[in-house]
Amino acid sequence: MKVASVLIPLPVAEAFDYEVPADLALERGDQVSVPLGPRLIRGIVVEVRETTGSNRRLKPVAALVDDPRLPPRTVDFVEWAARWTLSPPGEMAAAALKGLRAPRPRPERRVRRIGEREPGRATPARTAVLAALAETSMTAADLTRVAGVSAGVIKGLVDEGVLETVEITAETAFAAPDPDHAPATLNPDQAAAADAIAAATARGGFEPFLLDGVTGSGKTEAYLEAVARTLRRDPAAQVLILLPEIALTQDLIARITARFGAAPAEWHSGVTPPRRRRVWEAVAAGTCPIVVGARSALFLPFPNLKLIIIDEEHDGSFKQEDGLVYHGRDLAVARARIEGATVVLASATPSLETLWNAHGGRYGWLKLAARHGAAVLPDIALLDLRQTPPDPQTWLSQPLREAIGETFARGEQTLLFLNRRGYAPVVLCRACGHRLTAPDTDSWLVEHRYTGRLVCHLTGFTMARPKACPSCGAVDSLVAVGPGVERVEEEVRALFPEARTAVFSSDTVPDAKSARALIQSMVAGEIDILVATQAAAKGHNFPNLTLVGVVDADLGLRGGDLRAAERTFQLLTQATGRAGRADRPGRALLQTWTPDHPVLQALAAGDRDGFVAAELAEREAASLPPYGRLAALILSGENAVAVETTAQALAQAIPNAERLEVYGPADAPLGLIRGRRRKRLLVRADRDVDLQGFLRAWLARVKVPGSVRLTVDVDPYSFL
DNA sequence: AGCACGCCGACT
DNA sequence: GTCGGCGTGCTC
Repeated sequence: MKVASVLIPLPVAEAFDYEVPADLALERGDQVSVPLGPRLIRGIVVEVRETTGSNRRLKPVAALVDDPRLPPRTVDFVEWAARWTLSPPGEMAAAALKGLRAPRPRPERRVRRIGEREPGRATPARTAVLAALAETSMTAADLTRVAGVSAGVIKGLVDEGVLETVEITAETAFAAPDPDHAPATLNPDQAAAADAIAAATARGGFEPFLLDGVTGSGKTEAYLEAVARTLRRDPAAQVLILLPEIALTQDLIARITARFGAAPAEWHSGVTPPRRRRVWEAVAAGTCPIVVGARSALFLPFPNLKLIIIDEEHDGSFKQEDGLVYHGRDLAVARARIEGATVVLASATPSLETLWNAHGGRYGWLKLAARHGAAVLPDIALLDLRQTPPDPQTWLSQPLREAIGETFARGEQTLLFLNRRGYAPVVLCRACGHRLTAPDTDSWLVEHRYTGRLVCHLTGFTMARPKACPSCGAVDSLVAVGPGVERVEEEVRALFPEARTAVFSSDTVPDAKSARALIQSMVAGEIDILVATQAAAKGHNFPNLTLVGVVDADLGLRGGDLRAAERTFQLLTQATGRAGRADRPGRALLQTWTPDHPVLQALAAGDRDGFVAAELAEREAASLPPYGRLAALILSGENAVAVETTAQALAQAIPNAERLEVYGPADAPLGLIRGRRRKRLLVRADRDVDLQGFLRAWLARVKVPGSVRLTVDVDPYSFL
């Protein structure tokens, strides 16, 4: 008798075994329907073997599902990713089946002409029908609309034998990209990068690259040329381009369509289920050469993946933290290794890990210099707020105000950068000192003046601004503390009443369409001073922008987060990179209370290498990533006692291990969210320690009650 | 994830 | 005396 191990889309630790009926030939990757308790669910076969002992009675596989088999390497990847992230393998497998939610599209009944046959009598209605069907076929319903005739006319022609009805399944193939459709002219750096990448895809085998070039150096053209060469050599090759955010996909799809004369497939959470099914099936069939997608596209069933490109590889959005916890960039590199594919990590501000890999020779390093005529980096100067503090209740120092005034007087644009949404980040009571928070949550309520409400950015809770303090009842005692973008804009309007101002944040610009509209009006010169969060820091070039003011350059450096300095450096580099162009160099002014901070010194000197060397030295001294590895365990639950007890039980059960330490348990930085108490433990290990093995052994010793949720975050990015 | 089993309050 | 609340546990 044969037994199949099947991954079930449930949070269970292992595959379930089923008997294989004698008439069913199963293989790894097959999709099957299996009984689970009283119901049937879909699973993926990972192993078929001849049974040895007969220890327990197995239920039989119910049926082979009529959907394509997952390619073996896709299954390898799913299993590897589950082991790496300590996730239930079946849930990882479910991520690979996300495209199959919608039912298979039903074949359409269409009418078309039979040869050149003419109707016996040619009425105007009949002529219109035949004209509409000259080149194509369509459904009877469409035809009545297009030809403007009644259904009876069509039926008459079918009965007469002039038209016929056929069943057609919607086309699953995507238009083939033409590598020679509209090639870009590359500079020598770009050509060298494209050569190196295309040579790697031609050789085959796993090969990683860092594509390192400032904004405007033409990274996209370079990697699209590598895609073109790869497809020209091997038309069956498949390419995956990952982006950190859905908002960036439309622009890239437009560029790919222009370059290749055919639109790529698009994959992210915003794509409708029927469309997803179509993409999934085309990818599995190998008829879809280019996919542009968000991190979930990593789980598509590519049979012939030759090249993965991770654009904006430093972007924190690649880290998924709800449900499955994984880093899209790291898993993409792993998928490339499993597929034997080339992988390109592209960024103007690469992550420290990636730079470390490039420095160490583990990644090929492709450097692009700024193109002739492209923006030159602006002069960056630090404004020491200890010397020129802003007036009370204002946030722009005198030198920054003057710079804005001069820029405005010249008819040029200013971007004021502050990575804080809303009007004020904290509302407190002057009478009792109480800080307003969302109910059962430790996160402060943020005042939003545009909407007149207080908002919790963590839970989404909103309320009208109360008249009286909810804690002590004092009336009219609540004050807004600190600046958000709305408040800075208010200050700017008071200073420059004749200037046209706007705010760019996820509140004023909730979707891609309104973002494009605001960017358009900025480019068209309809805005003089734009106050923006990080939503505007990347990806856009404003030719008439010559001044970038960073309102609080210290913001990201507080809080002792491992990656605070790195993120601040990246964000400020991107933000200051918005200013200037060749004939009109811009400048960037960074307001800071700590001008001696190494990050700000490196920024002011334009010295990325210096910053990276200093930051890597600090990480090495502390054996932190990339020199060591981290994992976080987060316990949460409504029952605070149960959470505490479980945390203690975990602490008691730590296995002995060398070159590895466990910190905690401690209250998580946000110890209470929506009434759930949160505790965390942090593991640090040397690089060559089997961190996952340690975690597995540890967790096997502790029973976590159902009321407590345990999240394991291997290689954590956020420390909340 | 479903779905059952299992002990303590308001109803015919 | 029963119907039912959702806490706990299992599903090959």
